Amino acid sequence: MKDSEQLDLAFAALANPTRRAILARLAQGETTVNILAGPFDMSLPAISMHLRVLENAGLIIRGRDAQFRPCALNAAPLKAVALWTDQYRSIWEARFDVMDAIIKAMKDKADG
Amino acid sequence: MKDSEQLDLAFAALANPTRRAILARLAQGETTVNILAGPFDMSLPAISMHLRVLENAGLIIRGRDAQFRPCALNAAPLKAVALWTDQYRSIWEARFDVMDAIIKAMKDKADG
DNA sequence: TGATTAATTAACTGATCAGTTTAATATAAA
DNA sequence: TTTATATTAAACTGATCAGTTAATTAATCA
Repeated sequence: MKDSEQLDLAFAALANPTRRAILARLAQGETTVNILAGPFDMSLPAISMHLRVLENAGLIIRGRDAQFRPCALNAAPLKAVALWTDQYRSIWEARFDVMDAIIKAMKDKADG
Repeated sequence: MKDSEQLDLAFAALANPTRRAILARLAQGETTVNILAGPFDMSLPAISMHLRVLENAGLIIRGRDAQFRPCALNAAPLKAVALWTDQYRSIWEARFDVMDAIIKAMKDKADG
């Protein structure tokens, strides 16, 4: 798969608060589907499908332990996201008064 | 809007290669819709809608200059994305042989 | 074996996405 | 005042999303 498609999948997977919460839980350690589902007011199949999205994005890895399917975080795609985002770091670190001036100038043109 | 919803919008906006390419172009400087549309094999309304998604996510700011609607990058949401992602930095920076061992162990259990 | 537990699959629904074409709006230029 | 340019809006389509309930699979336990 192309890098770009990997980013598509990672960003899409991260665009959901339930899935981000699942990753936050997995950052503390590997666990099972039922335990992951616990905090959410949502059916188990719904969680199962979120896990599939995360797995397809490479953000989790699933194993098997008897009737359990332990999930573990795989942070590699997050590194790719961070590298992509870092392209823009110098821009968001630019002095804010400068940014504000640009934004204000555009708005003035638009409104006036 | 809640921080979490801002992240939802930012991640969703970034989950599309056309929109990421638009941001890359805007990193070089503000420009108009037609010029942004140039490289893409896609109708102008399609680009216009992508720009709306980016605007709703706060990733671009739009002004007005006669019949032109200049677009400028606003990197603030990217900073939020970077901060969110950084929570996981220590995990993806963990030694890879350790990660590999964990992954291998899970797969062995699954297969064997 | 039969019952229980863990998790997924299947089938369905309503909402949103990404694109199209056609029509409309706003400004500039002839 | 007509015409051209830049852009958006509207209406539509097919695909994907996020959830549901009911059924199924896989393993454990009594």
